[in-house]
Amino acid sequence: MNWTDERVELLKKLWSEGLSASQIAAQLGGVSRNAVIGKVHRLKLSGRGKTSTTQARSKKVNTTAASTMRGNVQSSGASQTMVRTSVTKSVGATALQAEYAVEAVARTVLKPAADVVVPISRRLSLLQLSERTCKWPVGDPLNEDFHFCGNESGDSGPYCTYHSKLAFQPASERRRAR
DNA sequence: CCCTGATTCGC
DNA sequence: GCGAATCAGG
Repeated sequence: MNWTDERVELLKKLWSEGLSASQIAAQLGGVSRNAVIGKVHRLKLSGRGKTSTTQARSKKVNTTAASTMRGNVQSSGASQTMVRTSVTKSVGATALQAEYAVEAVARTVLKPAADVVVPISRRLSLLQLSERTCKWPVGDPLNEDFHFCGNESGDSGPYCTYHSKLAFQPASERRRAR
């Protein structure tokens, strides 16, 4: 793969948004994180701008959680709604964590399944999966937003504890998994 | 062990 | 210019 204008543009964009080199490499495909880092340096983009107080952003969510939710309802029998913060993607190494911050809002429509813990997906791309990351697919493979759960899977299998349960459940009993 | 970016240096 | 190998660090 060579650095076409298009790929360079995407690189610049993602880098400025705070994604790590490995994640950008996964997005671009065909290149290693080292290649990305090398390119970033050659382009002299190393210093990602910001001096922002990145961290503080992910915590002001719960207040308006209900209104900003865009997450998804899920989990068998459970009646929880996951709210993914729509934190503005931006600068800083911690932006990603903020982006993935999740807020659980308790709701009771049906009987809550006390033992069901809704996982916080790390939303890894295919190339980011490793031996111990949950490989539960989320979304449409043909869609840009397609990703994998990515949570800790342990040595026991390909899925995290939560998705392991779903994986071995009759499809008819599954609800939306993410 | 997982991950991060930075640097070096042969190609 | 490119990126694998390596380094230093969390």
